Amino acid sequence: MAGKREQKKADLKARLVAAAHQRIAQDGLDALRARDLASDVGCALGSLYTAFEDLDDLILQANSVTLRALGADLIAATGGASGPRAFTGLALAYARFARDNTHAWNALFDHRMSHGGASPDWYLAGHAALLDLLIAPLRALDPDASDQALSLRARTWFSAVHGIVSTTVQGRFLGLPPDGLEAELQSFVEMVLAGAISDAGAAVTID
Amino acid sequence: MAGKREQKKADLKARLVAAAHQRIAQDGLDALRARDLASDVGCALGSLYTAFEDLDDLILQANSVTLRALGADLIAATGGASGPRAFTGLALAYARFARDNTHAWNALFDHRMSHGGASPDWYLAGHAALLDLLIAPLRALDPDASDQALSLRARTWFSAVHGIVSTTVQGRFLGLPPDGLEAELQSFVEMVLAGAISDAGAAVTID
DNA sequence: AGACAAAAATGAACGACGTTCATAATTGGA
DNA sequence: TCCAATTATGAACGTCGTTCATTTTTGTCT
Repeated sequence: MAGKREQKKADLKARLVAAAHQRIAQDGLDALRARDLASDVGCALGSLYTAFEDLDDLILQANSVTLRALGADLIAATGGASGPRAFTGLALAYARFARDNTHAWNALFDHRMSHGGASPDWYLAGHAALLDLLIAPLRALDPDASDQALSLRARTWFSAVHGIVSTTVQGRFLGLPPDGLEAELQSFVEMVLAGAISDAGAAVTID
Repeated sequence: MAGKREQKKADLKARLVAAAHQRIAQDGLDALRARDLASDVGCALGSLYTAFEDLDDLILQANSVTLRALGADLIAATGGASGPRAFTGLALAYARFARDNTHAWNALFDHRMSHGGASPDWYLAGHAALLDLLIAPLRALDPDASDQALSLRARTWFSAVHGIVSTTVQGRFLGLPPDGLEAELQSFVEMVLAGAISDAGAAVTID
C-alpha cells in the first residue's frame, strides 16, 4: 500500500479545510476555534498541528476556497464581454458574492497573520489574480496605456469598488436597503466610466 | 474637597486612553494588552475595569482620539472651498493621514467588538460625521439632489476613496511608491469628478 | 508473519490573554 | 474620630493557540 500515509494526511487536511471554511462561512472568522475544528473532523487537537503549521495556515487554505469561488463568479460575470458593461457586471457580481457569502468574504480581508507576520506569496498572488480580470476591459478603454499603468488602474478601480461593497456589507455609516447597494454601485461605476471615457487622464479644469 | 473621587477616576481614564492611543499608534491594535496599559499608567490590572467596561470600551475611546484628529485634518483640508478642488483636497488629506498614522488609522476600521456585538451609536456617529464634510461639495456639484441622495453619495464616494487608501496602506495586491498613492488618488478623484460633471447620474450608453 | 524504526495520533499541560472576585486600602461626610 | 461606601489590588479563573511526552499506527525488511 504505497502512499497510505500521504493519503490519510491529505484526507485529514481536506476535511479540516472544509470544516474551517464551513465554520467561517457560518459563524465568521472570529468564532473559529481549533478545538471545534478538531471535534468537527473527529481528530485530536494535536493532530491539527501535524496537518498544518498553525491556525493561520489552515485559515489561509480555507480563504483560498472562498477566493476560488469568488474568482469563478467574477469570470462568469464577464461572460467574455470586454466593453464598458464588463465593469458593471464585475462590480455587481462582486457585490452579490459579498452579500451572499458575507462571513467568508469578510474573512478574506479581515484575517491578519498572528505575530504580525506577512502573508505568504502564494496567498497574496491569489488575491492579486482578481485584478487581472480588469485588465482586458481597461485595455479596451485605453488601448495605449502601458501594462504597468493598467495594473495600477486595475488595483485602483478594484479597491474603490471593494471599499463601497465593504462599507455596505459591514453596515458602516448608513444602513442601505438590500438592493440599494447594487443600484448605488452601478451608478457609481457608470460615473467612473463616463469620467474615464470623457477624458482619459486629463485633470478637471473647472474650479 | 468636592468631587475628588470623580477627578481621580477621570484622570485615570484619561491616562488610560492616552496610553491606549499611544500603544495603538506605535505597535498597532493587535499588540494592545490590558496588562501593558495598567503597567503604563501605574495602576493594577483590575483598576482598568473600574474605569472602563472592558477593553473594547477603552479602544473605542482611543479610536475617538484618532477620529477627532482625522476630522480636524479633513476640515483643515477643505479650507472653506466647496468647488471640485474640495474633493481632491479631502482625498489627499485622508491619504496623508492614513500614511502618517497608519496604525491608529487602521485601528479605526480593524476593530471589531468582542462577542460579535455592535458598536455603540455614539461611536458610529463619530465615524459617520466624516461623511458630512462631503455634503457641501456634493451639493455644489448637484444643487437639485435631495439630502438623502447626497448622504448616500457621500457614503459611496468616501468608501471608494477609503478603499483605495486602505488597499495601499495595507500593501495589498501591489506595492506602491510612497508618493504614488497621492498621484493615483488624485487622478481617480478627478476622473470621478469628470464623470459626475459630464452627466449627472445618466447611464453610459456606449456599449 | 514478525519485528523494528519512523511517522503520526493523542490529550494533558503550558503560557498568554481578558476578565472577575475576595480582600485591603482609601475616601468623604457625620 | 469613626464609619459606610467606594475604589485599588493582584491572585485566580476560563478560554484560547500551541507544544510535548507518550502511545499507537504504519511501512519495510528479514
